[in-house]
Amino acid sequence: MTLGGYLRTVREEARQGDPAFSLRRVAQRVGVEPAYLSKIERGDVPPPSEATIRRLAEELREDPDLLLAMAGKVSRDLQSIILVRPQLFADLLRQLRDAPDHAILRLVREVRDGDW
Amino acid sequence: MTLGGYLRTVREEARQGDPAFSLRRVAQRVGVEPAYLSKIERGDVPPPSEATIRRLAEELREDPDLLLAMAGKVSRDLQSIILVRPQLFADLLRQLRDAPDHAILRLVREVRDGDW
DNA sequence: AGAGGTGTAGAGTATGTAGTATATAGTACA
DNA sequence: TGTACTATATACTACATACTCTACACCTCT
Repeated sequence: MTLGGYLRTVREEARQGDPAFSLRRVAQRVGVEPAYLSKIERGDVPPPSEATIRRLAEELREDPDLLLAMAGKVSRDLQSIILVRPQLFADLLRQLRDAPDHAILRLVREVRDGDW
Repeated sequence: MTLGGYLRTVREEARQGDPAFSLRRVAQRVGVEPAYLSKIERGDVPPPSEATIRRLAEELREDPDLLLAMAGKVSRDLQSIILVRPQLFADLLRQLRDAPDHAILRLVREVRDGDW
């Protein structure tokens, strides 16, 4: 799924119950020109900036990390985490590249209940 | 440490034993203009592209992930890994932000000897 | 002294990013 | 029928990124 197509379906869906989710009104709340949002939704332009994607996510109650991923971007805050210990996290991520979802999920839990 | 300063000290050091590590000759092997490398080393310009940093790392036998981090960049291949499962990795990284080094290292080992 | 090496200053350029502005065209409805 | 909304096409702009090109000044060896 592309970011644009996804945004359009989500917005159109929200619009069924609330006319405040027209392209123009969402664009206004998000702080961009309607013409620009139109192009984003149709994939007529490359994905917008991280900041704009975040505002769209908030407006449409979607997960920012997911929308950013559709745009091919990794959240800047995640990057900061990596940048503090680049080699350590590089190793970890490369190890986990082919791991199954449940293995990663297990790690998340393990760390949450961490006993280091 | 800034990327530029680090590159300069590493290169100057290498040069003690080998005149092939003059700024001009390294620049030529790396494929950039000497003037540009000079500016990089003195921090006169923002850090170069990921590709150029990688070639510098190879030329100077340094860890690309470390040099990229000094440049404030996360390797594109690590980003791709995250982008496949953005929410899962977002959770994991945020959990690990304040974890001590040895905890992460333990995870790396644990996953390497993985028994999922 | 001049030939070949060193690094650096200053200006210029090509491409990409992230949008705005304006005009146009369709639809609903009172 | 007009006005009020809807979306979209086209053109343009500002700024950042990632460099190159040319010229210069210094050192040092023969």
